[in-house]
Amino acid sequence: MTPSPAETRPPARAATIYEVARLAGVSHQTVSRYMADRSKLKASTSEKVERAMAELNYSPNLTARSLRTKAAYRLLALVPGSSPYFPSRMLNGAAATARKAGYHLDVVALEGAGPERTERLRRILDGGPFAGALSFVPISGTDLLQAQERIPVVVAGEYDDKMRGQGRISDGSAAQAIVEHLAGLGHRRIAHIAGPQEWPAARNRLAVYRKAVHDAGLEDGGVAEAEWSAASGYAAGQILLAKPSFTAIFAANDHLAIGAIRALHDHGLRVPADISVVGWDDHPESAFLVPSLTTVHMDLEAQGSRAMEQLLAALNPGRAPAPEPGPPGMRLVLRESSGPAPSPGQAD
Amino acid sequence: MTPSPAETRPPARAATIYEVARLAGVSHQTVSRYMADRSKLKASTSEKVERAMAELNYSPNLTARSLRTKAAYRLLALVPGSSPYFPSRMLNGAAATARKAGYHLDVVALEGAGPERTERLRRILDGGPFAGALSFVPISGTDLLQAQERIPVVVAGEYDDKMRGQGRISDGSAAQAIVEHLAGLGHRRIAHIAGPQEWPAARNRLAVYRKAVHDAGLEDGGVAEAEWSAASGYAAGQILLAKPSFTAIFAANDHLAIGAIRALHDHGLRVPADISVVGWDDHPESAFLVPSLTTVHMDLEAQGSRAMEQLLAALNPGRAPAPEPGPPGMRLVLRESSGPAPSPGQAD
DNA sequence: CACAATTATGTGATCGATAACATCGTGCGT
DNA sequence: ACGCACGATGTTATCGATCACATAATTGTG
Repeated sequence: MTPSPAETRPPARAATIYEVARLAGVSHQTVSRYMADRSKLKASTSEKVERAMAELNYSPNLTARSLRTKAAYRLLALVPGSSPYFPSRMLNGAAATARKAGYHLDVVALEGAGPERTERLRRILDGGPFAGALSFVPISGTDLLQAQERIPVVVAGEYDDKMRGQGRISDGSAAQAIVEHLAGLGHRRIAHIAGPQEWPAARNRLAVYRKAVHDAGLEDGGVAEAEWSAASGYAAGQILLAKPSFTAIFAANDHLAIGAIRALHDHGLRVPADISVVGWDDHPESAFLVPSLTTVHMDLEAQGSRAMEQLLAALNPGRAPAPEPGPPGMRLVLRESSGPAPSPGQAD
Repeated sequence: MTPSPAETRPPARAATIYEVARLAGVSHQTVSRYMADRSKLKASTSEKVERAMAELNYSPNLTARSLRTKAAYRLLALVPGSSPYFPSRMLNGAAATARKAGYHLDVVALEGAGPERTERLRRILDGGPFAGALSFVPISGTDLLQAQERIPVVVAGEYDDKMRGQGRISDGSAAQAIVEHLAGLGHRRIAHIAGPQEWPAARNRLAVYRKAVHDAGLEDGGVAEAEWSAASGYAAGQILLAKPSFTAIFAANDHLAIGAIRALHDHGLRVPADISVVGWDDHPESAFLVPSLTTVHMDLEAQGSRAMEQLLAALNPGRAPAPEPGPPGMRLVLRESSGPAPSPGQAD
């Protein structure tokens, strides 16, 4: 992909509110009022303004408005800089909700670690003004406090400190469904490849897995922690296979599951005949792998939208969050990679 | 991922240049000069200003600056709204280059088609001011012209109109390497699953594939066009398999290749024993599939950075583009999915 | 020492849109 | 007929940082 030289024609100078006012034969304040609430204008005045704006292809200078009103029209979404891909649909959901509330959503990657990360975050915020920020990446406590001195920040996926009465621990509940599904297939030991524990999603999946295993009276299948990648899933699979006492693996996301399947393959193990594998995320291509992957489907757009609703609620304490859109937006999708536990003779 | 309620402490009011000036005991213009070029200040004055700024944790209000200078400090990157993943690494490359040039890069998804897409683009641009835009998605001619009436726009991946002397048709050349690799393995008919042809990347890969097949004197293996997804690759694989006259498939990206491998599997065909498959993009998980995928590795960060250099060159006609960072950033990575063509008896 | 040039700093205006305050016209009630 | 209230519109000030012009201080030269 070699980009083309742009046509370097100088852009047209944007029309100002004074030019619209002159053309319409009204004051600039009337034009401003038209934009704010046209019902407050006489119909004839309103038409004159509308025509002048159309003729000049006028759009308001939002920085000027922002400066005067001290209200920012942009929201910030922070995404991981280090992972190769981030699900667009989650961002699309967040962006659509932001747009409905009248905001523009700007997506910026937050990279680095330690002081470098702190500085990077500061510089991102300097590029404001932002009305608020929605972070899809973990933010350390001190970074979060510093950011919140400037603007409201919501870290998607974090729970409030009380952890109680949260009927909506939706993120973990599907891990229970996984454990129950595998137990129903006869699996007594289920290993877990967990994501990096600074991520709430990884922590919550691990916590619910542990509880579900305990509640179902299953034996310890082992846990290995990994980064969010197939390579890391492969390495974790190798670690787990050093003690192959499990007949199923629950991987914290689909990429981890891909890596685990590869590790099993390299050990001459068949999926799911010898060991079942379950992922999370239901990437579009997961249905087409060989074997196709049993996984947790998330309505990513709804998740993104819900996260944005929380930020909007924080921006406007009087604003009622939009009603929950229905079911939790997660379901276990059964495919080829999970099947009955092998009989004891076959496991050896 | 249920987001947490934000701590709703009201953000501190940002310090203004007048407050810094008063604290430092100088005029506001001296503070401005300090920021513009501190060498023009006496050392003692410079120190006073620096101390006051640090004490007040001052950062300039960029919208006020932008309004006065009429120079935008933000660049826009347009990414696809419809594809499942957000191309983080390419954007990281672009963002780092933008940052070095003193710009903030805001990433926005461009969705929709036809008039809806045009309107969406207009609204995105209304959220400016942007100094320029770098698009990683196709933009129709009229949309592009309209955007360029406002700001310089570079569409990554498009070639200039002359298409000549472009020694750097780097995007297509790897398709030649693929065809040569497969021909070297004895494949006489190589099918191609092409991406959507409004994308320059898809067009270019198809064009170079055709030329390379012709130059190598190979027979027609068939072409099927698809969207950028595994599902679409699966469907295209089915179409190609209605006339199974090929022994290899070159898929325009890795997701297409995954779908194709699945289609072959469902037809009882083995990869690569019966049919070889080659992808493009080298997603990190591609090395861990079963079979691991032969694919084209692209240095996505370098590609993004190069695209941004082109936009910066368009913004500043006197600016020399940064030197090319070395090799083209693409190479064919051989893995398990490609192998020798089956002997004629085995192909049936 | 005086004058001119240069360096350093200060005062006021400006950018585009909205907030704040002012003015005009009309309709209604007494 | 007159006064008051309300709707509609206009004039002026403001937001924060830089531009433009003005003033003060210092340095160099004859």
